[in-house]
Amino acid sequence: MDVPLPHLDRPFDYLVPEALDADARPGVRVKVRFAGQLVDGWLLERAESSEHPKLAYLEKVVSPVPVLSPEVARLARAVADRYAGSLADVLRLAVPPRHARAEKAVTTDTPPTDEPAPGGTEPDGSPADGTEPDRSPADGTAPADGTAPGGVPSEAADAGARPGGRAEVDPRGWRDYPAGPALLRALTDGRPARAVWSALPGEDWADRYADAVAATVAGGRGAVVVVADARDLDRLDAALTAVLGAGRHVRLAAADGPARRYRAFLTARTGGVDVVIGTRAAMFAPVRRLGLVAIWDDGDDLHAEPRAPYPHARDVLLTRAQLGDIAAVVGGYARTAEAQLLVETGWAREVVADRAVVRARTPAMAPTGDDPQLARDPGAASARLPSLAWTTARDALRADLPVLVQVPRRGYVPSVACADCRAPARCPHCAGPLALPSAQGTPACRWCGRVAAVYACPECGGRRLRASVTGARRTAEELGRAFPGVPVRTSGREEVLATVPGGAGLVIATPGAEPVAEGGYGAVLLLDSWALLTRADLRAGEEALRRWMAAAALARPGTAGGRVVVVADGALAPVQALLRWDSAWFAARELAERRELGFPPAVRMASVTGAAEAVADLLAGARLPGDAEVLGPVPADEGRERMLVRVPRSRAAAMAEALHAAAGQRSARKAADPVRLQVDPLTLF
DNA sequence: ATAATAACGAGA
DNA sequence: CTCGTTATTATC
Repeated sequence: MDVPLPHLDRPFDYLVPEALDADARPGVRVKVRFAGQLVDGWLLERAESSEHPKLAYLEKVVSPVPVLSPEVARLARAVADRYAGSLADVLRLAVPPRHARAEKAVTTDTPPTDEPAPGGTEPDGSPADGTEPDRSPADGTAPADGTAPGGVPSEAADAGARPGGRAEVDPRGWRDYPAGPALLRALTDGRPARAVWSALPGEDWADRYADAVAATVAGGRGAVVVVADARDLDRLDAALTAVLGAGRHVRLAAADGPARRYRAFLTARTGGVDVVIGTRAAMFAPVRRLGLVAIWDDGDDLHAEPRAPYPHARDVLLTRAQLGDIAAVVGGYARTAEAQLLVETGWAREVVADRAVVRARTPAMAPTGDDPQLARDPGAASARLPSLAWTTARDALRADLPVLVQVPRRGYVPSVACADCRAPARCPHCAGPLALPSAQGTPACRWCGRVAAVYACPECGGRRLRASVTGARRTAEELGRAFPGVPVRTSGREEVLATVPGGAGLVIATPGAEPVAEGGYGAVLLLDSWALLTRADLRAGEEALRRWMAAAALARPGTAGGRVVVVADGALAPVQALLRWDSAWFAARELAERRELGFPPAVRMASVTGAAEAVADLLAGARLPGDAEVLGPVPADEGRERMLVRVPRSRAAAMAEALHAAAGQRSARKAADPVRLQVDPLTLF
């Protein structure tokens, strides 16, 4: 039933009139009379009989196309359960709005098929929690054919026979990673390998993913790959076209417009292609004989769906892999704490290069040291450029190589800091971060809202504050003056460049918008880094490292003259991880810290946001597991408040169920003020 | 939203 | 005990 009310989150039985019998197949959209009115719904299954005494008739089959495949239906239910949400909410995300013209174009011949994916498709009798991707591999789904934990075959195990007659995919692109070629073979053999891949700097990740998809297709299975934004999608699209040829895959992205999106969706659903790539809209894409799900850069917050029940693409894909004996690859230059958990629990295996290879590929990196006072070089017209950064850029430009300068987006870090010692300014009352609501405003606390009219730095006594970040445009102007005669390009919010030519030139980019340079950058400067690190966020360190690595990955190797300068204290852990190109180390550290503090992903958390009474009412009615902790309240925006519920991971399903049920009780008695439930919200404070 | 159903209390 | 009214609950 396509109503979002949590207390109606269950199937309802209807009679199928004779006239609709042929069209009324599982997976079609239907209209039914419900509580007196016509509502949309999904036909989930046909049955001979019903427990219900008096049934109404199905009113209409909206379209005979069974857009909801059994696999996706099951996935959607699992995702709804995980996120304390309703099936209807998830299906809204999973199946794009119908577009009649596109439907007519696609469904002229090929009818959809519902053959199950090879391998065990039953959830193997696991408890209700069985879809948790982070459970140990001892859940019965791990293959037993000499495969190592995590499903990636060991070098010894895969030396044996190949199934004859299969097209081999060239594994050379993956040879820098000892477990790489074995991963590709597992994909071709249809084994559910699970990998956490840490890409080398300079790696063409899109080509590697194209290899992995091709290996899967060579084994007769399909693939779904999710990336964060349109630029990454274009890159992957091109790489796949090069490897598979045109017409073997579709792209699925909300940004492509409703008609194209629905067309791509239907092409996949009807078996026209076996490979779907896209942004998070593609995470539910129906693919025949799905054999691989993959995500690139899972730390990018664009992977978090902003609509209820707020599922994260990584978790949806992992759930999908778990439910269907499907291989999974979680890749990025930087590793998230969530990916690290997969490795540490043995659910997935890491695919990383040896240290020697890492050293050979990494650009020469240097921190500018602890002094943020920005030593003024006589040649640098800009007070923002420390001298090391300036000389590094100058040398690269002299060698006729491009220089990338990464600058945090304006407004991304709205916090303020002491103008003298740069210590982040904190609220005198609650120690929350101070922020400037507008350029000329008075700083106010983001947590308690108090205005900090008079401020004295607890570190140095300074009374002046400065905004922590300058925008890309101003930086571009300043740098243009610092290097007269050098072409300056900017890539950011309004205009994102995909590539830049190889010669001398300055490229100012905000994180995520860094263009790829032909031949690689001679120098990459990471400015204002300390501002990223002092952000009042649980993920500040992880996020800073992710952004730095994404930019540094575009530099040439040190052996080819590539250099990276990060304007930060070299003793800080994220900076250390960058210098050594070791995000696995940082992720392990991060995860250990989250365990200690009791933060996700070490535990499962849910946030309950709404008017104070509504939040209290919901929590009072929730039969939470005994070991659940309730924290808060934390003030949220618009006078609402936010409570956090924390449980061990083993209680995650019980917590979600309890919260969903409590929301159901509230909606059943028509409680007016809405409460927002979020499981593992991206930001906690 | 609306109808059924249960709960409740006043008057016979 | 019955009827009328109101709160509660289910909605195929």
